[in-house]
Amino acid sequence: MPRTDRVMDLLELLRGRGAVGVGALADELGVSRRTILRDLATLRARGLPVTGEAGPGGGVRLEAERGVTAVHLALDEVVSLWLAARLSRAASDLPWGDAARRGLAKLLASLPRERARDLRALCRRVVVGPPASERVRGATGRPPPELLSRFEAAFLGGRGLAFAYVDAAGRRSERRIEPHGLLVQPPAWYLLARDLDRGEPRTFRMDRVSAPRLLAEVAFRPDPAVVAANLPAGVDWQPLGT
Amino acid sequence: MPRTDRVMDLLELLRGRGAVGVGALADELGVSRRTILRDLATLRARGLPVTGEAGPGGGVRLEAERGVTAVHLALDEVVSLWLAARLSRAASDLPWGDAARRGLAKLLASLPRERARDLRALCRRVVVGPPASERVRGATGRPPPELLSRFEAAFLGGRGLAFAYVDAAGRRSERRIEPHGLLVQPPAWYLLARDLDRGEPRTFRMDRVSAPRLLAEVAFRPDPAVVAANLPAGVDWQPLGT
DNA sequence: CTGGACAGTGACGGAAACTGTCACCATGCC
DNA sequence: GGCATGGTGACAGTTTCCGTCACTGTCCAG
Repeated sequence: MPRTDRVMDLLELLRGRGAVGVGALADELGVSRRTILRDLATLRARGLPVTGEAGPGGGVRLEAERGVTAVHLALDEVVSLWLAARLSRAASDLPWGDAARRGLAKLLASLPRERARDLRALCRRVVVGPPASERVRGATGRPPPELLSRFEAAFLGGRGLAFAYVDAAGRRSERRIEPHGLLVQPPAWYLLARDLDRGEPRTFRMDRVSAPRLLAEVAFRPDPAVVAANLPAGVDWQPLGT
Repeated sequence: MPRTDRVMDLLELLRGRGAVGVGALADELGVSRRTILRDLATLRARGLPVTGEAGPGGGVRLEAERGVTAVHLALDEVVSLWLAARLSRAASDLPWGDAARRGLAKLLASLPRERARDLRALCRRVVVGPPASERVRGATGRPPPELLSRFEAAFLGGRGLAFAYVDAAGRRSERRIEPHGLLVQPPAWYLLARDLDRGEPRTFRMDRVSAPRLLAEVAFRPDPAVVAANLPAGVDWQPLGT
């Protein structure tokens, strides 16, 4: 992970957490103790009130911050949490995951109304399948974040999306699509779409997509039927959203 | 200037300023236009709503941060979400649950400082076991909410707890305990405690507890050793909190 | 409908920053 | 004293980063 990302993650970890050991942070971020200390120095240099205490029970902490900073949740974070809650519910057949769902509901309720509405609209078009039985080759488990945010913008704005795609055989092609939904089948994410050039439903594995861009000139209305048409029959697919 | 600092500066510049030209940002930060574009890509990849408009009068801007500001989460909600994130991470061996974990970290970051501290202190005394192999008879999967909040108050305030208990054989008794921790073994939750009358560690299934009340006159210091003493040996128990 | 202003992308080689390791000091608690 | 923890300095190998350049796409004005 690039240093910049790590330092920003570190800041988020420190926010709202009390004293944490440098070693724990190092493990959590997958980097050496020394590096964490350097990162902390960077934050201090920016004027953030990071203090440390030596001795057993010590640790570093972020003192009270001036001002209120809003936390921005990305689409994949919401989807993953939601999914996690459901997984854990399924895992132990009883109403175990209910508390997790309640927590999420509160989370959604705390968002500004528009953002919550958007997220709900998105989640209604997210379909969750059973984890892939075979290991999906090369799937990383997280779709490229900027592709997700493009998808978000395209879906919510009702605009087309264009991107470069490399299929399973390694052939590169340029695609123009209407994005109608997402399929999450751990560890891979798929785009459920209508191919504008071929005029038929298509599924694209998100980690094979690159250079996505909005097609301002293409307008469409998201259609659940396209999502359904992209799903193979006979499998227990479930919609994520309510 | 190191990239990390520049990116954080850039974010601060974008906050509280409307549309700015990439060229202007480049001058301001003493770096090339291309580099600014890369930095913007980094911010987008973190899920920040950075948008750009082409044409004269265009520029990039940070959309109003539509984020979480404050949520009140109950202990079981946090525990469940945390657990869910971990489960889903374990379920599909690779970084799948990372997004969930990040989301959760942000969520915790949005909590008021004291509440977050308390929740962390509590989570450090929550132990997660493997799901019960046999169906636990009558366990509902969620402990009585008012018992949880009493537990919270008692643990954080270092006070004793009294309640009525019905054991597996159906015998009713009145108990006075020091609450030292929780054991979560889906679908059941257990109280890990020291029994004040018997003077030894005891485990109580939470759905068999009723009429809990604080014992203002009993003060104690939460002790990890009592938690450990309540766990059967040879099982893979894991602490929830870090 | 043309030119210009501006966002955004891809590629590449030299330069700079970053990282892990190791040794060591300081501090607080038992 | 012994131990756990935060904090610093130095160094070499490696990774990342950066400016440059060429190009595409979009929007607006004239």
